[in-house]
Amino acid sequence: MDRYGQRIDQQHKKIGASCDWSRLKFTLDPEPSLAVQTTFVNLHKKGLIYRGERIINWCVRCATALSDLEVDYEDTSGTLFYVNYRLVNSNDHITIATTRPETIMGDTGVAIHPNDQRFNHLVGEKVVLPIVGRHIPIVSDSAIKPDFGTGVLKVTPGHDHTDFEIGQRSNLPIITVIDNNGVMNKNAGPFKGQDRFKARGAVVDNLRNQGLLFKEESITHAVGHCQRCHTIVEPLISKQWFIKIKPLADPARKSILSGETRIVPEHFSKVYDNWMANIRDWCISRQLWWGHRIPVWYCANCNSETVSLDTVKSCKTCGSPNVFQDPDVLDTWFSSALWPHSTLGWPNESTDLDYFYPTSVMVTGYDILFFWVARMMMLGIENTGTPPFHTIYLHGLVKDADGIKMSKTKGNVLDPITLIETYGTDALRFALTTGTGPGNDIRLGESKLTSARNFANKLWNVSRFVINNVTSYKLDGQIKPLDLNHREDRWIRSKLNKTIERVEAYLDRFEIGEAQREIYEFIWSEFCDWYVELAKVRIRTEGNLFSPIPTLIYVLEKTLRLLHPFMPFITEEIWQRLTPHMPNETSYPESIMIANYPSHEETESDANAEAEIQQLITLIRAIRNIRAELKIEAHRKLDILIDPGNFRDLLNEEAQAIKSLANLKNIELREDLEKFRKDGTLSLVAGQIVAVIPLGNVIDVNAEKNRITIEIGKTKDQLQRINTLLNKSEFILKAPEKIVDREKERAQGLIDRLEALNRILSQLSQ
RNA sequence: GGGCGGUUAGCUCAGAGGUUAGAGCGCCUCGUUCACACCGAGGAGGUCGCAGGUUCAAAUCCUGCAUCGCCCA
Repeated sequence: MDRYGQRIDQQHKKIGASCDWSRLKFTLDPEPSLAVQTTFVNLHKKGLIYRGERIINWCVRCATALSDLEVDYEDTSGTLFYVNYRLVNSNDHITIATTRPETIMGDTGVAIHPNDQRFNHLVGEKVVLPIVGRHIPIVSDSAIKPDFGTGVLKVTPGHDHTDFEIGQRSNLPIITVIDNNGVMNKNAGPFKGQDRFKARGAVVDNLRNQGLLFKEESITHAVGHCQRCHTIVEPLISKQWFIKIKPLADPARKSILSGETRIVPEHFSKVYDNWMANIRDWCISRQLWWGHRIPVWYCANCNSETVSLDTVKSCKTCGSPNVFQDPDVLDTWFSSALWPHSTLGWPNESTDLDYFYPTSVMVTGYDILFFWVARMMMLGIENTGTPPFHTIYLHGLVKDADGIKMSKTKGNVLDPITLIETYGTDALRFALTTGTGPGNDIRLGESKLTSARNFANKLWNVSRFVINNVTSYKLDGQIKPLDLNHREDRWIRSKLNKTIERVEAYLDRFEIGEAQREIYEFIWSEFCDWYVELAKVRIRTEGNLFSPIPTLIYVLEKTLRLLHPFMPFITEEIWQRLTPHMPNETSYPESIMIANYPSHEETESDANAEAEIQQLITLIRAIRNIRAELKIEAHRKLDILIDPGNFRDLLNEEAQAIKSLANLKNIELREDLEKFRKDGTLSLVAGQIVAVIPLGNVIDVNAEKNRITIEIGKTKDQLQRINTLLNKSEFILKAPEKIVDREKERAQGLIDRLEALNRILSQLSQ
């Protein structure tokens, strides 16, 4: 056990779980053990733990009781046998249907639904039980489904949960015919000593020979299997310890209903409530060799029992030293249920308990909701008066690339350690949180892992670029991060600020995948693709007054902190190399783990810079697009004539950037573009900027007129769609002002564009 | 039988009343420019499962149906 425990700890460490390892606890350590014993004794004192003969799920292979949750129901094909039971007081008979004829010898009644017109006149009569000849009563019970089989159920309280309950209601005796090993016992008469499944065939043969077998029918029904060994579970009467669950479940249920504790995603609240409302008493004793011993001692002399926190040396009733402890152990979920408070020192008073309890967010897979979360809620409230956490975050299960649940038998298990060795921890973590919302399963496959690894590689390389530039320009310690006069710098800081704002919002809602995607997009599509490319131009320009380097490191440093929870190792590694170069007046903690998480600040936002750079990007893209469309060779640099309109400063100051990123030789700003529209030139409208590109004989006037006409058509279509909307009085009247304004703005943009395109067309036609 | 989800691009999934519905992978064209080919530039690809309804406006809300999956009995 220790070995498995350590292996799990190692996996946690390897995947970067940020835990306080000094508080590592094991369930059998003295403190959690004391909590277990104390809880048992307290609940017993309150009458909420009792020992009783009840029907339980028994695994004949593991030789232990199982809780309802440890039984997996699987649809299995079987046979429904129809058997005639003779009535005692007439020559007539009644036909029952059963999938388990081997339990006939344990029948103590026959039941029908009280409203079933066909049979309810027979209630109170008796039938003769085949094989053993016992006379058993016909009772009525509303648990019977009239449309299943014949509508008549044989009642075997000793080997079926429903039958047990029917038996309790009608006071039927209990007869056990199968023993703990799954073998028929002496009550099974002629079948004694046979295995339960062999006996089934033998019983059927016997009935057939007597002419009592009316018919057989194939059926698919749910059969319970032992979760750990897959053996078919045998419901058996057994003396076990139980928790009377209702008094614990009610407050735990209320806590979710009232919103005191919140489940994310919300729809699991209904699942939880449904389960809590229908919960049955919890069988907590197990006949296993490992676990917390039940703190109860029996006296061999007077048979009395002593429940005690301390080891009992003599019987409290008769004083006899001849006492022995209950040999059973407790269900492991019993001690797990106490985890949030037992690990903090409960039942003793402790500063840890005061400080950390109740805890905040419970993070686990939705398959653990009943096993663990529900039980932590019940026993947390019972022992401390307070639910153990305010939020339960349920994530999905990791499936393989085909969406199949991983299992050893299917051989589709991906070992995290192997994946870490192949792709790296950060890539694995990133892949696991890519593209998934709370509670949704995640498919883990090669493509996701590869793309995560590529992202890590991208980040590593861009960081290398930034750090190399800082060192080669000998800027260490001299950088003043507030020296931000360049619009590119203001732009990227504004974009980063927006990213942070969105990440904050997503994380508040536990939308981890979405938060991650925002950061990914910022780093790759904004920082790398545009800011760094623009920065390169400035770095290479001699005597540039405004170096981008302070902003490069400022933005990278902040972005690393933003990304750190998702990719802890690579961000730490880069951060350690970056921070020594930061401005002297700033100071950072020794690890990014304990550095502040970024939060958005209104002062970082710059709408003007955003609009200007957006226009710049639109222009560069339009030029690149034309180049690709016309298949202009990569090395051929073009010239461009631009009508600057309101963007003269932008175009002047960014001329070098435009040339570099759009692969241009010369940019000329002039307002008389119409003079240049002729054979061999191409016009474009990019945002609010109009330009002309001379291309020589690649293109003629007709082709160009054609191209512009198509553009006009597209623009008109879009404009028309918006105009229909704006012309509807109901829209203007009922839609929010913000939406109406936005549509008007869009329409104006399209009108401007249309006007520009029309002017170009008419000039081409002159 | 009861309950809860899913159905959106070739694949895996985001989007949960308001621009022309997005991303990753895959696909097509081009690229050996000094962070990165684990890369860069450009592009193709969707009547948002079906049918009704509510609304100025629906992938998004409501009802029904189909279909796949999960949980509980």
